[in-house]
Amino acid sequence: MSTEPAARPTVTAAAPAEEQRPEARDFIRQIVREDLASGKHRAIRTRFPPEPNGYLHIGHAKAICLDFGIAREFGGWCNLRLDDTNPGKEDPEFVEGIKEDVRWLGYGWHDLRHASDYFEVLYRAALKLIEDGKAYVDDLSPDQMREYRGTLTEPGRDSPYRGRSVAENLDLFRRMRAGEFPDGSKTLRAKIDMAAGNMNLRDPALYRIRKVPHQNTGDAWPIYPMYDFAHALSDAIEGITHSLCTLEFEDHRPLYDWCVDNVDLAGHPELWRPVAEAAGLDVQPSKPRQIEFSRLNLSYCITSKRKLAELVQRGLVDGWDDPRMNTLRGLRRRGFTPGGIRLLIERLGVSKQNSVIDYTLLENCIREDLDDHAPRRMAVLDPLRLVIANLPEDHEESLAFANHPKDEAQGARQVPFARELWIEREDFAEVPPKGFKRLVPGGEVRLRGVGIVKCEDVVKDAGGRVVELRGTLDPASRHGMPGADRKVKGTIHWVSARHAVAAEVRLYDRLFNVPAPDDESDGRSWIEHINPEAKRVVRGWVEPAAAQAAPETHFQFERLGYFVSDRLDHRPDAPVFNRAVTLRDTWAKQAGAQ
RNA sequence: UGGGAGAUCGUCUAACGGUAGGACAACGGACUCUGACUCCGUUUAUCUAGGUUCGAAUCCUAGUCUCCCAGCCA
Repeated sequence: MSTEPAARPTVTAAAPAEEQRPEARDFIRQIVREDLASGKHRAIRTRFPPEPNGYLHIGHAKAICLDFGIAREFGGWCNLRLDDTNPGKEDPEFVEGIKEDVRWLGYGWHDLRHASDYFEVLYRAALKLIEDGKAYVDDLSPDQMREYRGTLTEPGRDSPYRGRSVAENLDLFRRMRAGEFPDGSKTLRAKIDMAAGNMNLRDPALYRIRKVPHQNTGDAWPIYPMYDFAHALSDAIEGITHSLCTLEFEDHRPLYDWCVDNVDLAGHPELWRPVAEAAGLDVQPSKPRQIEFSRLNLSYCITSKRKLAELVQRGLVDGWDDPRMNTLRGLRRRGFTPGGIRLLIERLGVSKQNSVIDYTLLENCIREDLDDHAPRRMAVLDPLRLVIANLPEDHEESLAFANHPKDEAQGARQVPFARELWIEREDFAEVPPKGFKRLVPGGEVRLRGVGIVKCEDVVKDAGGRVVELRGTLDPASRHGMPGADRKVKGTIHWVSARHAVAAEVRLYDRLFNVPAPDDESDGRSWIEHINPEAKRVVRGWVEPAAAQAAPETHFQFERLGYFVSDRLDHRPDAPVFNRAVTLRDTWAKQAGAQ
């Protein structure tokens, strides 16, 4: 596939064995395809460059799937690079989390790098820019610098320090590196154009003084490179061919190119060769092309690291991996699957249009993936006792159930059945609404995998609440009997009261009750839109085969939804299940519309 | 007249001067020992106004609307 020429699909003849899934043809893949076809690149190289200052969220999934996915599709590779240029804000805890999340999503990196691996190269590159008269040391304070920068509509003014000699700049920058100056007292700036319409070109800072220990380099550096400088050069150092990023970096591209072109690593091996040799890194500098795409926005979600962190810090959720969080680890714990998330990204496509994806699209992708792969089990979340009166008190049998209705390869399991069952309270109605297909007084319904039961009696407590149903099972309708084919309107699920295992079931819903929690135009803060019902914990009953599952096992609880045994709290003797998503429920929709 | 980007079914997304297509959603139906899944069918779109052209979503002109940029954050 990787050598496929960029030829248009000119073949109009009946193509034999039509590809199952049409090849993705978004604008980025078109560029990649053309670059490969034209020989501009022999192989493509990408990178995923998160800053380790938080955990990855659903928005990052798009970047990950694109960076790693495209590299994989075209037979290239993708590096995972931690963009650790701002010590103090970053934390090794997040580095481990990011690695874990990327792997979980199904991707592996060619090399694991840190921007800090290149600090020495970056420093030499800065020296070169100074020597070339393209960078200078500035003494302006942050406030002054802002003042000199001008505004969106007015040009900026040159800093009074802009004209320093190369020798003076060199001396000053070396002393910055030596730690002679206090934090914030000086910066190294690119000398570009203070009147540029693009604010990024008004002599952007390249280095700042920050005497803060760094998680990788300790206190080796009192100065740290800025994003634009570090990122562009890191890409070039790693030989990246296509540097994919989101839209807001579009107007950084001229600066990105400026850094790559003016440093010219390929033409100046002295900048990196000694460093590469000392570190044992194979470096072949490239001229990377930055391509921007629109980020993934999901309704009912926030994808701001700051806000996600705030939820955790204020205890509004139970941690970064709370199933209500749209962090990747939150979604994972919730029971969402990598395949479902990848499917979502595939469905979205790639473009440069700002967009907001319906949260239901994510849910449907999860359902689609889980429907194929999750074994079925039975569980009752809101139990109502059903006694089968025509069965002996001690009746007990074990029934074989297929684990998946369409996939025999998933095998079968035994489900215990006895005289007293739990059924779902909402599967019985004394006065059924129109169209109700479940149990009613005197009515019949099929007990999944058992046979047809008729409701003979409704037992109530003093308050008039239904506490028990008594019914009879039609022996001729038992599973496997000739009468089993008899049609009844509905089928309901059940568990044997005696055999079922009590389970903590955590029912999750959307964390926010408005589609755009970030939108504060109505004067209400995003915090006020938190859905207090997003987590409900109930005690339910699950069949033994569900209880016995290992942590993080996905199931469909029939007629209820997709659940996962909690990866941290679940134990076979004290099962804990999280609801990832309900089943699509046309009845609830219909009943709700009435 | 600051710079940059973007406007196509409800939502995403295709088209590269030549039949506005797909996915998801919605709606209707079939099937069903999960009101699930699956299957079939239906509805809905080129920001506006001019122009070029045999032919315009696509090219030109003028507007309109939306998003991003004034960190020593990334």
